[in-house]
Amino acid sequence: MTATASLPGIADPVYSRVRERIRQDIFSGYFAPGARIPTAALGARYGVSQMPIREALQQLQGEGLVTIAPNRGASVRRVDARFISNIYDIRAALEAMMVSRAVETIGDDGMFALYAAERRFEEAASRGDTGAAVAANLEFHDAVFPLADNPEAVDVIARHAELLQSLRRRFGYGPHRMAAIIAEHRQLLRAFEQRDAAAAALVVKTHCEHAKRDLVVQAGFAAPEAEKRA
Amino acid sequence: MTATASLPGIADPVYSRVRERIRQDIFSGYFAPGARIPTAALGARYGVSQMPIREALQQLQGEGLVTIAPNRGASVRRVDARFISNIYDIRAALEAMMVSRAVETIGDDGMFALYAAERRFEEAASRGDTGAAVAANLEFHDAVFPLADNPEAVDVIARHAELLQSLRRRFGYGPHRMAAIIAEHRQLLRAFEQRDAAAAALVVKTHCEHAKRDLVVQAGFAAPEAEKRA
DNA sequence: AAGTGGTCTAGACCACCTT
DNA sequence: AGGTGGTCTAGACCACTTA
Repeated sequence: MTATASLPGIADPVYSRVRERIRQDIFSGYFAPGARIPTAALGARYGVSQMPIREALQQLQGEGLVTIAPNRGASVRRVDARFISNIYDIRAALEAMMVSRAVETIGDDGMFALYAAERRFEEAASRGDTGAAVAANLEFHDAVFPLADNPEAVDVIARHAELLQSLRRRFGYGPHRMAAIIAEHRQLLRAFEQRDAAAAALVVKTHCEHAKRDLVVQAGFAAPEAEKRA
Repeated sequence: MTATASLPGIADPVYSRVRERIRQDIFSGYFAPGARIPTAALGARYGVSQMPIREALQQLQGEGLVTIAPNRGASVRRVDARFISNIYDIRAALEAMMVSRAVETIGDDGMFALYAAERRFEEAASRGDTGAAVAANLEFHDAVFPLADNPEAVDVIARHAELLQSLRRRFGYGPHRMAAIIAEHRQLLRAFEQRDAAAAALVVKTHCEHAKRDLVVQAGFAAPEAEKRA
């Protein structure tokens, strides 16, 4: 028996570690959206050959994080208001579907996890700790989605949400968004308590719609004129 | 200017052509679901080195067609009843979302394309030509989805639908399915005529639900006991 | 007309499975 | 222990873009 731990990630193939490294470099802003990702430079930066880097990039293309053009290589996926809108529309549709299922299958332990995540989110929000709030928000969602028993849908959301999360980390939430999120989460909790699948689905859809608008504004793709348009 | 045609696919890189070749070999049944895909054998079969094959496989993994395990290589994605169900649930959610949009944006030309595709589908169905029916069915969907102006959602559906299409080609439709599809399509056309987004969304959801059940039965994952269960 | 950078090949390395 | 097959490296090739 070897001494290598069973922990994943430390003994993974090079292309796998490189993939995570590139992902990190994209999220940290080292590679900005739209920027080329030259394999030779990455080979020097990471200390490996070009082929595992190419493989990592192919995988990241599958996740939608980068785009690859024949004979022109990889670039970080460009994000604009339309892309953000489309991704949030996908999330709204899938999360509504999953929440409807989760309402019917959730048990006491699931409800407990939901309450705990929500409490952590509200604490982070009251401290103004955006990083902790984003984390707790993810935790909240991660407590709901597995209950729908549709890992493929969870995967689709996770892949597309990555770019949005990096934007969220960079730009944060709008001034009134935190309070709105708390209110919307509590609405969702109430729908769960009452086992009201339709209400939960509706809450999630409006939740995503509001999150979309807030992120578009925060990322600077649109003026906040919609706040008081009447 | 070169003499190379602007047609894509003929002058693409090797990994791109290999990717389509593998896709073909999966759909044709040369690689059955769950089967290993050895790179060395493919190198001999396609006459290329192993690396472009690896890249093609990484891309196909991104599409969900194959799975890659570290140090164990690629295998064709295994499909079971639960996977089929999950994919159809994703399709139902996304297609309902997109159809709701399409109802609001469709014009006369779009309606014309819809009628034409439906007519071709019904002709193929009356001839009992399953292959032409599958093609016309795709055509019908392709006439609707672009109207939603959400290429990311179209992409998600297309990627996941590929495996289902191959199953459909292999196993065909159930005895009463053709007539039901025609009825459901006509319901959808009526919803489009009346610009009723909610009705269209509902039709699409039940359409996907029925298609799911039929495919699960046709693929041999479940007995057709649900036909008369009351 | 070089130069840049993506793409491909051949072979060596190494992890895992079989005898 | 040996074999099978996935993984990685170094270098050559070639498409596209600079001047």
